[in-house]
Amino acid sequence: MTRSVPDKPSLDGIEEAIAARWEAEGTYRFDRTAERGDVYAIDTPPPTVSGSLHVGHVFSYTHTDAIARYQRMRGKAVFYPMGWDDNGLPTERRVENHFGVRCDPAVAYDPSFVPPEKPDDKRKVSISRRSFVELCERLTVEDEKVFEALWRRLGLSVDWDMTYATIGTAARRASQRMFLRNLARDEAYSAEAPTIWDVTFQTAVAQAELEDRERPGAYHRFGFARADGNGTIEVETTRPELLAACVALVAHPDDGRYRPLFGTTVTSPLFGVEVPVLAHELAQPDKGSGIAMICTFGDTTDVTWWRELQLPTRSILERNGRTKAECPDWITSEEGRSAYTRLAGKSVFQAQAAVVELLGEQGLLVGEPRPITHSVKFFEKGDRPLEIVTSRQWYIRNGGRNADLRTALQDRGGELGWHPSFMRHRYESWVQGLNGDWLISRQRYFGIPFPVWYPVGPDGAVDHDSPILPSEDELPVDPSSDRPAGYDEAQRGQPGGFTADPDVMDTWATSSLSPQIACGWEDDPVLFARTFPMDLRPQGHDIIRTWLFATMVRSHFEHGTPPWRNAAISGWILDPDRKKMSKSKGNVVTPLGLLEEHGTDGVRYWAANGRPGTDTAFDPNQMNVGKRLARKLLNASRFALNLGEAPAGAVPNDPVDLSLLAGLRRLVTDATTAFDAYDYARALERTETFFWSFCDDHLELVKQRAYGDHGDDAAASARATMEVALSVLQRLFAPFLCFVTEEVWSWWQDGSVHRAAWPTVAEIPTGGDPLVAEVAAPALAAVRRAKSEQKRSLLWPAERLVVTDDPARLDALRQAEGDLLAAGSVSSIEYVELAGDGAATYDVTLGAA
RNA sequence: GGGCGUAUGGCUCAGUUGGUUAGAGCGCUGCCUUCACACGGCAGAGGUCACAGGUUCGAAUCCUGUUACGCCCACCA
Repeated sequence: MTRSVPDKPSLDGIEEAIAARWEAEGTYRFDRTAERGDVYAIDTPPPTVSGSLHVGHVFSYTHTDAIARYQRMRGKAVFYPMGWDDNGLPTERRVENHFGVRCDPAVAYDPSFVPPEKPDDKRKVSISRRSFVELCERLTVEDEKVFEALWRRLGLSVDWDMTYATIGTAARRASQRMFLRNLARDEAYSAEAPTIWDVTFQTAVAQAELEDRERPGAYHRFGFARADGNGTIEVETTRPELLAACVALVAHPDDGRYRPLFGTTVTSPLFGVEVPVLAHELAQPDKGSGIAMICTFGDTTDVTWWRELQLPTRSILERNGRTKAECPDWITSEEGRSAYTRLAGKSVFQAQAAVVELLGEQGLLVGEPRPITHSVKFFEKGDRPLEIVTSRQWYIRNGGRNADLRTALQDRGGELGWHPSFMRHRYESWVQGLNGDWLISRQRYFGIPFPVWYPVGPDGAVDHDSPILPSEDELPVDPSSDRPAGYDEAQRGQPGGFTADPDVMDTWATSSLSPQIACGWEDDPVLFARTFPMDLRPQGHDIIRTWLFATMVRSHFEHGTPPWRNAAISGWILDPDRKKMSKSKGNVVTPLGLLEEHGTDGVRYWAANGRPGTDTAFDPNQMNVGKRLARKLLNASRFALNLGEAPAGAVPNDPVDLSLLAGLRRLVTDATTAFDAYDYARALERTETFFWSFCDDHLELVKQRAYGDHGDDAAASARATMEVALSVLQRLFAPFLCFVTEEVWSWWQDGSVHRAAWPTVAEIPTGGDPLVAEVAAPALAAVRRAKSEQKRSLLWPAERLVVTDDPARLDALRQAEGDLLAAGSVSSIEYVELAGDGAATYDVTLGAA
């Protein structure tokens, strides 16, 4: 092909034109005819579209893209789809705020509904579930366009014909189908049980979504009256508001203070409820007064005690986080029922104040409440402490209640290649610490509904034990609008009829099927056979316990294999204070602004320097370094290509040229080895180091010869060498600097560099001695130093260069003599053998003025 | 309480099975308009490799312990 090098090449605005070319030419289209062995399949994380993309996304998605580009150049058909995680709570919240609405399932559907012109946060409009879901769908479509535009700007080499949404039809069908299969195999079940509950969102949440937060609290000390009349047993509690829900006191079996009382009863203050004193290993003698007040339920330990000691359930908290308006029937005394009216219908906070006040009034509080700071469980997306309520929920078994399954899932983790390998520990400690099955139902609206109906008995009672299920070919279904086979719509909610399961699946219950959704499980058997199990799951370490583990669980049950062969775990972006960057800290920079300011290649360079699994500092400076590197590649390519093509058949034969190529061979081996080990950062670093030396040392050394100053043969060797080196370097940089490499490649090669073959040592001439380049560089530097120290231009002539070095190095240097003299404007060179050990020395005599 | 990771010049980081005077970039200082690049080039200064022991001819690298920071898991009356 004829060369076409621009006179004044520039990086400005190259992204748009090149991205358009990729799209037009289908550069990243997946080849569906490729067999499994030739496919590299990536389970791309579907970003939450209701959020905004931040620097962290740019960071980790660039890592994946570099790997995708490497595999593509290695000849793989890269299966690199993009998903949008649009279902679930984050979208609901965004829709509520964006439109000023609130979903109320009791409101009838109004087809003519139009959202308010200006959302009023204080007065949200209550709308039907269907209208609400329609608004969710409308907004996510817009969000997804914005996301795709940014991903394209970042140069992600995904096949944009292969996108999926976690609320989309394929995802709904896959989620429901997998659920039905889990149910059929008894891997899923529903149960009425104590459930961790968020009172703000009024939904159950899963263990994996909990986080601890330090909160102020206080120990309140008060006594329970002993049955034998001998005074009281004092407890200390941070949750006095739950006194009315007390079902027992528990102490350690070996605790001598309480041992005589085990099996007796005590009576609660204020409410006069008689509860047993029991023994349990979990009780800690050194905590509080050494005896715990068990309520249903104050925390998860209460649940353990309640279950293992078979205690009754006495719940006083409603699902909205308020105490029951009516006095519970287990409080029978007049004083107790009267006391309860003081806290009835109050929030937890108000109820606590009321109980403390009551205790104070009656002089029952021992001492003052003692302030402490303790960690409290929160829903990771919530801002009020979690409560525990009893409710019917769907679960998927995950080993939390079965040691064999837990072991099996832990072993599955061992089958994965973890990059970096230490991330395996995160997985293992999570699996080992599981203490319950995976709660997948959510009492929300914008999610995938459970494909389940229940018969309603003649008495109007719902029979949860005999669910009515659709067949797989009916999926997806919405049980709230579709009816089960054999029933009329008129029978919905009627005695003798049916009713829909009202819940939706948690978003992880869908995103845990991303391999199945993306690979066309059951819907496209050919594609599935060619892509599953996938090669790579890239993701952040913060969601190993959720996304990674959940995906493993689903694949283990259905396919008996891990869903992928490798997991590449990326680190976080830290702001300059070494804190995790997050929106709430107000330190997030918009990705588009960065791409515009530093160029996509500059930003990608910074990202690709973040080693796998390592947290990386946000550093615009590095982005500028990347931009400089891109610009250097542009200019060096221009220089080398403008020298003119090497004549046909020209081969490198100059020792300096061959020496460079020897180094290049080593580089190709290093970069390839690094990429195969998922260490893209090392591949980049090695390539970059070599490239700068190529520019600063090699190009400077051979420049005169390449111009033809030493004859045509010598020039041909120089030019042929540059062509090899340039071709290899452009390809080695392609996974990282995807735009500038495409630009410079287009000046002299056909097709996209991203479809070119990854360089191999086989294409690089052999026979060079690396030592030649190694000794030439410091000799040239010595000449430059002399000129710099004497404040002369580098063009200033040097009369004489005396090199003292050992014989082998002198021999190597002699082979570079011609280039060295020309590059340094040196008239003569003397070689002196070094006597004994020591470092080489260079003595430079500059010419007179 | 258990576990994982990190600690190298002002800053961000390399340092692959232990091997000669510890590297790079940024920043800083000085010089050079040089015919690919001044959105550049050349050069310079700058480090007790967190600390204490140990193994070894030799340790930033291996072992033991300590400290600091970050994170994961468990516990939280």
